[in-house]
Amino acid sequence: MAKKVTLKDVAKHAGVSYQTVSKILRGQIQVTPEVRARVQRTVEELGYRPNVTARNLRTQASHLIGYSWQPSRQNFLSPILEEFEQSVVEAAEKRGYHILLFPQPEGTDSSKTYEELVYSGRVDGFILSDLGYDDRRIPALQALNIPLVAFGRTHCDDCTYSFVDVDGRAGVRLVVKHLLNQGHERIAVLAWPEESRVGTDRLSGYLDAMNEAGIPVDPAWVKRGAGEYDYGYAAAHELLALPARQRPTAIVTVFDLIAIGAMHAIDERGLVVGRDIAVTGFDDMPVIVYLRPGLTTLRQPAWDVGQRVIEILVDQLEGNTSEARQVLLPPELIIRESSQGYQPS
Amino acid sequence: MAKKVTLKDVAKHAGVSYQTVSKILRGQIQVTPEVRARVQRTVEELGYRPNVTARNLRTQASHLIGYSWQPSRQNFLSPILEEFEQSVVEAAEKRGYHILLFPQPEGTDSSKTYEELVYSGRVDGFILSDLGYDDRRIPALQALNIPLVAFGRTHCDDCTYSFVDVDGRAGVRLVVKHLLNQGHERIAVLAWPEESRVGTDRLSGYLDAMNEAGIPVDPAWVKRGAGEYDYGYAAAHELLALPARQRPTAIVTVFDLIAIGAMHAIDERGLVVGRDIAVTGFDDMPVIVYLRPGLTTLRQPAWDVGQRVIEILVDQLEGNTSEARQVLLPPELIIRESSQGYQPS
DNA sequence: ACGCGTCAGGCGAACGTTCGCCTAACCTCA
DNA sequence: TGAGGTTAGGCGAACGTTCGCCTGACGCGT
Repeated sequence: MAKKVTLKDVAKHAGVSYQTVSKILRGQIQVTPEVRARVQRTVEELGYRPNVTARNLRTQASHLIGYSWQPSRQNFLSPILEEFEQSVVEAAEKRGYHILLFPQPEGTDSSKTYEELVYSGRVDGFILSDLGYDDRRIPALQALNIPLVAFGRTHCDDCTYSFVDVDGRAGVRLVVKHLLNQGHERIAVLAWPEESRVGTDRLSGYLDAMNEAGIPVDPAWVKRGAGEYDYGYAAAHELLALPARQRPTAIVTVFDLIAIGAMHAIDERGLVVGRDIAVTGFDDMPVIVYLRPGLTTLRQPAWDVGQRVIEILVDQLEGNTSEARQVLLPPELIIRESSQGYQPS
Repeated sequence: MAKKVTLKDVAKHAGVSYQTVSKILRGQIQVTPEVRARVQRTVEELGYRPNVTARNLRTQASHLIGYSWQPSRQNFLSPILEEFEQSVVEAAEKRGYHILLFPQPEGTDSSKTYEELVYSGRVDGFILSDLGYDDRRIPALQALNIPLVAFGRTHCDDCTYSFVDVDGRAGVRLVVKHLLNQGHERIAVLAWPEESRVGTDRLSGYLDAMNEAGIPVDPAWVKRGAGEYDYGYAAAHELLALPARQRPTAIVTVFDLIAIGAMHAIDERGLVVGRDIAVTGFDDMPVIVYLRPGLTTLRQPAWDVGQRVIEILVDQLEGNTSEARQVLLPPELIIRESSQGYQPS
């Protein structure tokens, strides 16, 4: 906090003009080795650090990226966002950017605030996560011509903005094939309502796999409902109440918490998860490691997503490219006990 | 992103000098109502937004606060940090600040980076969390005279820096009293090694409560070890292997994950958590809601901590006060099934 | 009618950079 | 030897604010 050392101080000590110091430090100019060495030494001695605010003012860029996410609806439990956040920060730092937190509480329409943050020069661009089915932030920001990259996508056939998303369809297809390999045939799925882009996407992976295997899907096996734990719990009870021949031997869910609800329901019926009925989740929430039995699930490549998001956004900011880029990353199948040891009875 | 509107633009349209516009907008000057109205109208029409970079340069402050935390050692599972983070962001926003993410990966000694961030004018001050037993960041930052407030504290008898912490001792004391009320007498505790300030603090709450109740503590009941789930699992097995008269009927732990490990161990021995042996945790990690049986634990007032941290830091930054302030907040006892229904046999 | 206080608003400077243009010296080659 | 190119480094300006001082006009009391 001692008084700051500026370019002028360095210049005075080194006997050159301060603009020259600036250029030397950024390698924008050729000077004699002696001068360069003298300047560099002076910089070290005085402990000079460029003032980023002044630089930003001059270059009209803040080198700051706003990260907007929805504070998790209930009790602060966001599956994979923490890993994503860290990845983003790390990647941004490598490219000379920092991340500014900018939560977007559920109801509020703060496109006003976005505009303000960009116009006022606070941030250069935005990262959005937790996209809604038809997120209004996207068109709002696009209209203002504000650079953005999303983690996830809205419901759009050909989106005109950049995003990185996880291929839920491919993921669920993978896990269903895994269940088929274990000998399951009556496989149910617990998905989200049709308004949920994510849920619909994942559900179609289930349908793909069943189709490919040539197994007709009993409509009773396909459930759609809103919620997480409670929904899974209730829906599983319904499935288990089906007549024996119709009752599924495996339940695929589109989210780990739904799976946990289902597991508890199965448990209550005196059945053993894994042996009697397989259950699978989605997300590989950190905590499910501590579940018994372990839950087979699909791990989101949150780290990779973060890296790609920054790559795309920074490229865009620095003008290397401007057209929208879309990336789909495959999740990884993690097999645990909940989908193993099936004994057909 | 259209070309930015500046003070000068507004001034030109309103027919006053740009400095006057600045002063009017900040209420630093008295003008005739007409002029004020004219200026305000022009601001709206043109959509003027003050450029924060320029303001920051002039005022020598960034209005940015760096938030430094340790990326969670394993698989991205940080109990309460998300709530804290949100609270901090919200509180900061209210006071005109934003939060810059600045993770501090485990091994790295980045006090160099801290210095740089402050010297370069990137941030005005720091929030630190995840303090180590004898965190070197504290003295380093203090030596540089960089404003900081910590969430948690290091091992210091009278710390000279500001912090907000949760009173683990009072919390554990509370939960032990609760167990005593349930009729338990042989109560064990799973704590962390002596190097852990947090662990030691919480352990002393246990000792307090036992002392107050006049119950002699069998040394076999007090375990200290490093780790989380695995440690709890192993330590619980050891406790359960004690001779019947000595074997505890309740296990207090200093962390939810330790408790989960212990619950699994109890389960494996064919005992029922709650009825046969009580177990308690600490933190109220969001996910334990989905545990069966529910885990009695102590909820950290992470939200309040965040609010206080910002309050203290901003006061400090704005010079209202400079001496170190220390705040200790009590955790809240959350009673669930794991500590109820005890049947003395 | 004159001096003085008050008030509205102007003006220059500064914050610490970066950028582009300029210049003087030196080098090169015919 | 002199024209033209190259090179090291200087210099003024600008980015968009905020701050402190200044000024001119008006009102008021004597």
